[in-house]
Amino acid sequence: QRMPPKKRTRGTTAEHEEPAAKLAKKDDDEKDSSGKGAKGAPRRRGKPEAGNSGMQEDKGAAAAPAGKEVYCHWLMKSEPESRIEKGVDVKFGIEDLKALPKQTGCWDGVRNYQARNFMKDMKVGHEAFFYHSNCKEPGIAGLMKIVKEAYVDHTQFDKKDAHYDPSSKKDNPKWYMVDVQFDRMTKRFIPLSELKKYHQQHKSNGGVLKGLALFTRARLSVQPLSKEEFDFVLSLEDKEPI
DNA sequence: GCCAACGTTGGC
DNA sequence: GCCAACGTTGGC
Repeated sequence: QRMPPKKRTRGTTAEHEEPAAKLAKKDDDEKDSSGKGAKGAPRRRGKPEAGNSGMQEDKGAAAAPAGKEVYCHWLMKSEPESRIEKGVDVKFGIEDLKALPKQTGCWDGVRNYQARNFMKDMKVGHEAFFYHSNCKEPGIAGLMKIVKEAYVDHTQFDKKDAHYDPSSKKDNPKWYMVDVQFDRMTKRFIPLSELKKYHQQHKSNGGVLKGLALFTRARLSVQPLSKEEFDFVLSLEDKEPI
């Protein structure tokens, strides 16, 4: 089941705000409600999902409205080891995704506005790293693809769910999820410790990973990578571990 | 299991 | 709107 719970917020909200990708900025967003609001939990989980397959596409969207950057690469965290939260085991590792029908699941349980907004920016076909967190060996285990764009996370209305959010109303849902499909394992597990070494190094020499969100926004469970960051990280699978 | 970092809550 | 207290994330 799921993961982090947390919840509570205040009331209402406005809604969907936009997706946004902000990035460099930080903040997040949401305008939701009144001011405060968000909760915080991130993470995810997955499960089969029913529908799907969607394909929506974006249309021209792309045009970058000046100002906001558009990302096509992501890193999503999930816990591969059992941990009971509100009576439910939140374990969901890459092997669990792989075991689902069509190797596809919904990334529910995200209860952080910024992470949610990043999910709303995701388009079908985008690639994401499956990151194992809060476990013996944290790091990137594999790759997955976005196969369905953001839609209402039903677990926010489920009292039995670890991420139930009593403040969210059916007619104005706060939380969204995407469907992801297992793509492949990385050729080798890329440990956080190794990424950290590159990050340190790059902070000194201006390398690609100097601003990697994994280190600059450590608690964000859904985070964007630039194409350069994504390619660099992926290239590590063909190199010797440092 | 500890605990630093940081996001959220809620009084004022 | 500020900010102290509190709760969560997630590495170690």
